[in-house]
Amino acid sequence: MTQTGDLGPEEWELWGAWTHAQRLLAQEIDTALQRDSGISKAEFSVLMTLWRADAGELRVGEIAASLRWDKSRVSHQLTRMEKRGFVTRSESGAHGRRTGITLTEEGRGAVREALTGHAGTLRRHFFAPLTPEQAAAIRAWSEGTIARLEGPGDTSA
Amino acid sequence: MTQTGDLGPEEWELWGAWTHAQRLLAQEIDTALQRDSGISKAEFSVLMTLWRADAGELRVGEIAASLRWDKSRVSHQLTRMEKRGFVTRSESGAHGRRTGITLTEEGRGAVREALTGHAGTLRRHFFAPLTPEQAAAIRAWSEGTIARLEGPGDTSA
DNA sequence: GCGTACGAGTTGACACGTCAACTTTCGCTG
DNA sequence: CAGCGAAAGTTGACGTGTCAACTCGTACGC
Repeated sequence: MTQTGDLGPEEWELWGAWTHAQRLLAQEIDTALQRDSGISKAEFSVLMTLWRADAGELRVGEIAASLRWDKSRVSHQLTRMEKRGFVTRSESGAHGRRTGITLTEEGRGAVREALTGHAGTLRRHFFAPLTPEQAAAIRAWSEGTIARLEGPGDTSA
Repeated sequence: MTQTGDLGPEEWELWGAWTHAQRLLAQEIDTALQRDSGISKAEFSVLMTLWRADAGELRVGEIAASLRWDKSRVSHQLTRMEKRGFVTRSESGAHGRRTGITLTEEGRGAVREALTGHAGTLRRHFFAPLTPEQAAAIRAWSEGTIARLEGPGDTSA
């Protein structure tokens, strides 16, 4: 393994700028969502997932797979959102186990409320300033990164 | 404000891929750092900052400015790192207030230990797979994003 | 000198995310 | 059918990050 080690100053700078930009953007988007719709990015993601899959209910594992989140992360998030009244864990399995996640009315309202505004925020802060070449580069980089880091563990994709 | 709202499926997909890729990369890097050197990204950042500024000690505000972190975040991080024995808050101010953050021997050791490995990880997972065009695009995007989101609030840069 | 306002730093509460340990359920095999 | 092992889900502990409230010291005006 010929790991070259040491990075040049330019590289450290690029790395720093990149991570800084990511953080700023993520924060801007989260703040806007919180301000406009009173929910967080994480909540939005879960709400959207349940919203799209209008089979009415999903299981934890399905949400996790769809968002590519950890099972445990989903469970914790659902606990918080259940407390907020956005979702319910209903009986759906055979016996007594509570599987089956459903949106409450409040949850449905929250997604509807948030969708347009959030899409607008993304457009304004992410898509609009993106030149076509940048978009292409980012797409290529994202796909490559995903393939590289996730491919080995998940050959299905 | 003509906020266009709704994004097309391609856009949602790009957004999803991008955030997913980011998360995977960040996690990979953090895991590697943890495994190889026993410290986290956050710890590494603070250690590096103190390491570079070998005036021997920095103040919370200086670390915050250098990393572009929140003051409070730095303080919490320092509390954790003080507990781990990496830094000390020494008396440096005039009277009794503890300002002045210093690396302990252990802290110095940890940076030295981590530096090469971390640089190697970044090269392997970030720089190596990056084509020149992608690097250029990412640099441009990062700088633009920072200017757009931070510029208005901080005209100094 | 006295008070007051400001800046620096800390702290507590809380949301988020990861890991490891645990429980429960279900499928499979004998 | 009994048992066993994998899959699904939950939970607790902890590190991380943000926000708001607080403490303290210092500088300034009187």
